[in-house]
Amino acid sequence: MDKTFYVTTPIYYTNAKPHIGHAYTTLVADTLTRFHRQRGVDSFFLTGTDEHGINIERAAEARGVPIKAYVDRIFEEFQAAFAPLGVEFDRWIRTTDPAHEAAVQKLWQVLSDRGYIYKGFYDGWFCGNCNEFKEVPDTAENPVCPIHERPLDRVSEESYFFKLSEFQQPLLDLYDSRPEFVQPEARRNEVRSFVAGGLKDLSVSRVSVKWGIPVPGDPKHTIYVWLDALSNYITAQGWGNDKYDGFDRYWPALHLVGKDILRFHTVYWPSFLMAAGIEVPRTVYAHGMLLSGGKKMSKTLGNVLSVDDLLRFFTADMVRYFILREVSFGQDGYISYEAITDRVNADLADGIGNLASRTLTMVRNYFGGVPPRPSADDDFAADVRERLNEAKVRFDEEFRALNFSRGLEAAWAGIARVDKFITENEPWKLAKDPASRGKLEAVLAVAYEGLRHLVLLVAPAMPESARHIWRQMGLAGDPLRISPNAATWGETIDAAKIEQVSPAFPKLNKEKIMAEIEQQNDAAPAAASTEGQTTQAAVPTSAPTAQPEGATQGATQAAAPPTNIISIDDFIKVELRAATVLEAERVPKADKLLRLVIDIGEEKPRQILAGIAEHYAPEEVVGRKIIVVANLAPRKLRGLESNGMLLAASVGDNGKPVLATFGEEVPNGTRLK
RNA sequence: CGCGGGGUGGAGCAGUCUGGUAGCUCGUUGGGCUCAUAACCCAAAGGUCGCAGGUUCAAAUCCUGCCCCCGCAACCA
Repeated sequence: MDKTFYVTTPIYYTNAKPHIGHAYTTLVADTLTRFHRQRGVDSFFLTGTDEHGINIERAAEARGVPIKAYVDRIFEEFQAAFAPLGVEFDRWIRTTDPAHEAAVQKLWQVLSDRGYIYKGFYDGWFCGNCNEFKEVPDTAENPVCPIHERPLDRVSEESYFFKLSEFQQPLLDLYDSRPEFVQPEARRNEVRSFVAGGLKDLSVSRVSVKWGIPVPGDPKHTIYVWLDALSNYITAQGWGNDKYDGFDRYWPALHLVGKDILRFHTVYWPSFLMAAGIEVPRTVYAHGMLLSGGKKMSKTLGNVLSVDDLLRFFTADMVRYFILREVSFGQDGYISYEAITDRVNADLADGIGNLASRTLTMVRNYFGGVPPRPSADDDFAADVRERLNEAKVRFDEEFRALNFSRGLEAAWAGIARVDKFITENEPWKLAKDPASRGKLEAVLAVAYEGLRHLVLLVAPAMPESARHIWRQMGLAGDPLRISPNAATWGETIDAAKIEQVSPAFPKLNKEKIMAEIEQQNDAAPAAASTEGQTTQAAVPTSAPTAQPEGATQGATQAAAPPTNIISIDDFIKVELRAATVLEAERVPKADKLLRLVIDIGEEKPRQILAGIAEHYAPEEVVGRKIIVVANLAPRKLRGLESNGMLLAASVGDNGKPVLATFGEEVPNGTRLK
């Protein structure tokens, strides 16, 4: 077993409320830390916030707040959000921490000194309005900015590059020689094939970004946010600075990340480290995503669960247990109020909660609350002891392998065994016969002792409830400080009299919860954040920023009073005309696109493209009378030119298009006004 | 041929790497018990393991081909 344990979460980058997706990684890291610490391992749990980058710069600007004040607020919100989940991290690193900033510059210097950084030119498509480069597919001929819908310029910008291309072979060797480096296996294969496909040098500075860490000796360049953000894992342990320490003690770490940021952690990060001569992480484990909203995730539905919402109905331990038990860690899993309720009732209320109730009630009623002690070798309890031992062994194995679901399953097998033991021995009958007093005591001693071990086992996952039950059992000390593996059967314990017994997990009323949620949804429609669920540590500044949707998208439906009134002059600029569809066909390799040839009253038919292919078959629209915006600037889509836009209603949550048309005959080319 | 994940009793999943009685939770049905949070215990019903070939004494598991679903990407002037 390792002497130390160091786990990290991504550092969070967002301007929305922390949702359950963020909390997922954090909860797991917290549980793992508690698990190791309980077993006496010197453990460290790091999390934090990424506070640099163009998007933050803009968000602050949009709100008219100084950037520093803005990131301070985010930082506080995030910290505050995790506390109610029982998360106890050891350090919260901020990338605006001067110690981190200085250390990142030092890392840069090391990379530069070792010859892995050179100056060159970054060629890319640039939007003048955004003032940033956009990621554009190679096939696009005349790309436009997704935000401003203006053509992008081909711009060459001075930039520093990291020699990522030199690390193709070292990375492949790393994956092959240390299969545990990337987990689960499916992710390892994914990354491996990506790297095997070749690596290009990586642009690691931007002149267009100001809010970040300046390149040493060339301050008009700002260090690439990912290089900045990833470094937190070592700077927070004092690499390159004196503010923190622990690097020698804890590094290398176990990085828990969402599968969406796999590449950054398994390609870029180890390359940076190898280049700098620093040991690479122990393991990068990419977990799945939590999907919410009934059966299928829909980003447009605003169905993302916030931590606040969940905690209105469930305790932190319930949420923790559900996530660990229900979801296979490496895979995507569904989360819903209904599923949590079912799981909590079955496993917590009826399971461990009920076992505690029945055991403690009997101890109180039959023995005045003084817990009887078992002998270490009762024959009639041998099987129980054995099963509980098995549970412990399996639990440990599975948790170490990050198979939390199976680990908990093992613990619950132990609970079922004790339940069965009680039923088989019928202590309530023994209690009626004074002659069976000795047997009764022995039976309850086994039940109580079994419960004690099980509570210890379950404590890292449900710290608060474990302590609650522990106290009710009259036990001294903190269950999170006592290793289940060190606890022996029948050992002398420090136990007080059991006073009152109250359920650790009251049974949840599913109907009531569902009704309340209905109500809540009706009361506050669509206003909820629709942020996608990413657990990104940062967003590369070159990526298209689809940010603004979060705040506005859901609200568009809600028949709000018009805020953007236009004049008749504006409207008259729009040239709407009647037309007839002459031909229609699907555009190859495009799911949504239909190519239409229409008669709009001109000499020659026009070609337009419309995104309706998912709902209209080509033959369905041929011959139909439609309404077209005739004076829209032409645009190429998938290599085909579109000269106009057809009008359609956008119906329902998924925006199903319904073509606009006329109730009476109208000649082609007729203007609408 | 863009990338990836998946198809196992009514629902949700494990098992597939390392072939050998198909397992778990919920649900359903019947029974037991009454200490406990209408809980717990026992039993039963229910599965062509997407389809078709192949390898093998033996295939959910290995090989080949195909079908379907879901993400991502692309794409809605």
